[in-house]
Amino acid sequence: MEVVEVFRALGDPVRLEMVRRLAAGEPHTISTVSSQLNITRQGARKHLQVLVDAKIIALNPHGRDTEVRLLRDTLDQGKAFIANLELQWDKRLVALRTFVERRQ
Amino acid sequence: MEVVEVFRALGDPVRLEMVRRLAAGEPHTISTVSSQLNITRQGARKHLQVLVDAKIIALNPHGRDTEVRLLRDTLDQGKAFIANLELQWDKRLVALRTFVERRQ
DNA sequence: ACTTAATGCAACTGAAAGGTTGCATTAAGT
DNA sequence: ACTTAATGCAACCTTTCAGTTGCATTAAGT
Repeated sequence: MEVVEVFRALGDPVRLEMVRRLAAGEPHTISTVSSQLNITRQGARKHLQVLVDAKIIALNPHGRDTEVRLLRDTLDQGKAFIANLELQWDKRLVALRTFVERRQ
Repeated sequence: MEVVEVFRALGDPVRLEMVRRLAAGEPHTISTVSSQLNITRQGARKHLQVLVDAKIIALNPHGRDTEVRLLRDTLDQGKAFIANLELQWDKRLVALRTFVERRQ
């Protein structure tokens, strides 16, 4: 799973709203997700596919309609990626501070 | 600061690599950032502007060259946003579990 | 069986994005 | 003063993207 794809998928207002609503709860199908946003079902479907490709959601067909399920792990890896960036950043600051203190 | 803009800015391989390198350390100017990636300076400059607009970095001119500085807080808010999504998701799962258990 | 609701797939359009080249400007170093 | 390095700004091109319309398919309910 490419973390850049995850961020890319979240970096659209419509898709981010989709994810928000999915996280908020209540079971969703492609139709219910689509009808809540102000776009056509086919338009929403494209957005959902982007989220599927990024592995942020999964689609499970059940007879006539297909369930939209949020994949928590992928979101978590996005979070972890940022946390790791911050960690490196912090380490660098500490190193810099040490360097400055040594020179005093 | 719009979190969707933050994700959008991070959702490009070139920009994500820029952020990675900035987090890794060493002071950077627009030139040094550009020369590390396989694009022209002007191309890189556009990417940097996207990061500036998302408030992920700030540019500080110092005489002839301009320093590229990472803004930790913005990254942190991206992380916090995901954390909040997960929190809601978890709460929903707990509620569902309680519901199921009550019916047994 | 028939109708209706949920979905898939494809083609098209306009706008935005990534990247380039070219030129002007300004600051440093000798 | 002159040269060089770092930058800004604008025009341009190509590709991607968001969104639409249209049509076909399949499953549920009556």
